[in-house]
Amino acid sequence: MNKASLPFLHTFVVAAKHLSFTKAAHELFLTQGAVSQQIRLLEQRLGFSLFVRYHRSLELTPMGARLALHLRHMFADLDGLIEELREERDSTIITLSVMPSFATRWLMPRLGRLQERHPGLQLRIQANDREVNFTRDRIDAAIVHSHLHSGSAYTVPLLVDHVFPVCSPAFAEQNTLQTPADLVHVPLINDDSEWRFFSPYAAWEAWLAKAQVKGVRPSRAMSFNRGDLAVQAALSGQGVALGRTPLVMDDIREGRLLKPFEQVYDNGHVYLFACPNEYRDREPIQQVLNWLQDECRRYMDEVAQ
Amino acid sequence: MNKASLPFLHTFVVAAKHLSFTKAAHELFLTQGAVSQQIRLLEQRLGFSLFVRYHRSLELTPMGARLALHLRHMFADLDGLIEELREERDSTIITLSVMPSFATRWLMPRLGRLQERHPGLQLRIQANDREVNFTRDRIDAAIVHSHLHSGSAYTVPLLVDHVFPVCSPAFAEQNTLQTPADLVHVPLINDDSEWRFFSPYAAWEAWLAKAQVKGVRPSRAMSFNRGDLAVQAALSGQGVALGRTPLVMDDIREGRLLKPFEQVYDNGHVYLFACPNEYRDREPIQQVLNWLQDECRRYMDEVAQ
DNA sequence: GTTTTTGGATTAGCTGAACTAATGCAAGAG
DNA sequence: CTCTTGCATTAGTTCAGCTAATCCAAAAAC
Repeated sequence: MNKASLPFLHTFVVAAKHLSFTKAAHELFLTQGAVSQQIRLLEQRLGFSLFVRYHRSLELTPMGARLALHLRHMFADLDGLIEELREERDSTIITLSVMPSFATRWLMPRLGRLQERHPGLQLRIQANDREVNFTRDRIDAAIVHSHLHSGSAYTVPLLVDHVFPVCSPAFAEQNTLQTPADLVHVPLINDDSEWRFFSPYAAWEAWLAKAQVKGVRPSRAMSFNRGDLAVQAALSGQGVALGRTPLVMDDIREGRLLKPFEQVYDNGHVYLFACPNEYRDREPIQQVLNWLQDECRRYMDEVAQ
Repeated sequence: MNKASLPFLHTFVVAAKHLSFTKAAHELFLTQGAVSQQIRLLEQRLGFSLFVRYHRSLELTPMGARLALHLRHMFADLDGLIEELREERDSTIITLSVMPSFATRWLMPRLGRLQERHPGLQLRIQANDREVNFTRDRIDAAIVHSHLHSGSAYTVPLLVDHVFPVCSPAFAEQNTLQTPADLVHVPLINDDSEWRFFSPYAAWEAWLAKAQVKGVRPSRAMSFNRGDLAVQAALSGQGVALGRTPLVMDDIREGRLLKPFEQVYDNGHVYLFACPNEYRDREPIQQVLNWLQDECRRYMDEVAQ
């Protein structure tokens, strides 16, 4: 169908509602003749008639009735979507997508200072491991690991991420942990959130390889599907976990966790802030980003010290 | 949203597909400037932007992407429906809705002569007891009982319908059936297709009342939910059924059924031919109607004789 | 580093699609 | 029988949306 006749379809819906061209014309601020002409042209273009004309009354043909019904829903849905999109534009709530472990162990403890700085800002944290997709999901911004698959977006690097074993002080006292080779004797705690199916123990395997430790079979480790749970297990003295800096730094500084070895490896992961290019200049987005950058700077200082 | 911008939405879908105004313009046989203007106006009217403009490339905003997806489906559905309606118009197949019992016992035996008269005519019989609704169902015409609830339609009376007991000759021999009062002693066969829930034995009750017979409890009858099954049961000697003229006349003439009593009551039912006003003049509809009227005339003669 | 190409933005001016206004017609109400 | 009502039709008008031409700036080509 010729898309030029689309407005006629709207006229048709109104005329079908009233079963009167005169009333439809009134509703649409047109003359009766205009409506009559539009319907005639529309019928011509569609190739079938929509109304049966009588003396001074109209009746829908079966085809006309079916089309009218379809169009009524179509227009309602369209109006609904547009309304929704407009509300979204006006919304002051920023939805930030974050990995769950990063959310609980790094973001949460720091959120207080964001509220202090911008009391009016409404931030909604959406913690999940799904691939970020700004088109599909109603997300305004995200913190992601390393790369973003979804099209082009505005990204800002926030942190780099180091990996090393951690355990509780109590656990360290009860077990000999002088060199990485001692890991043979102790329970390992694994986080398989990243390579769950392909190679669940990849994290430990990579670290042990870099530390040139042989003979440790990480597959005997207990395994969690979220990084924060693995840290939690280490905190409660269950064994040795592989910690990522941002997830364990606070606990190390407070003495609840310790690093038994010196070996620390950069695993190439970067935490990025990301948002659709278009949202880049929205004020609340800027506020969140600036705050995140300040927190990262503060955090880097703490790590360095 | 202003319905005047509807054609712009189509332009938008094409532009979103190509992520290029120039290519969209080419597809739509417009100039690049026209597309650019349409999108600008559309964004203005919607109140949010659809594309992020770069150097010489475009990107959809999250809102634009969602709108484009919705519109793509919307247009596809609309085109689909219109195509379907066009095919319907071109169709030479006439779908006739009939009550199942009338279809099997009256219409079927006579259809042969319709094919003889109009070998090219394609008739599809839709036998069901649903209320006829030309708008909702893909029906071109119908044979209905007495009245039509669905809006205005073109109707032509075909037959009137009389009601009286019938049984097989064998059954009549084995049972005394001189007056209606003798019905006390024999199995009754009931057809509850019309008043199933409210009053399943209404047909017998009404007939017995008109015949002024007392003391017969029709509720002991065996009951069928279709009129033709009740007749079938009578044919095979199961008992006495209440026959409607068009359903049993052929069998009576052939001697397979007989009327034990003289009492015949008009129950006010009329069989109507009905079709949407608009279809009234379509040639195949006319052919079917004319044939039906001829058959009815022939049938009336047979009944009278 | 300069030139060319490419693709979107913008503008003035044109044009025809769709509107109005006026009239005709025929059915049904009064 | 007359009046009212509501759709059809037509001639004439108007403005929404088009073209065409120009501008601009990034990126590709040289």
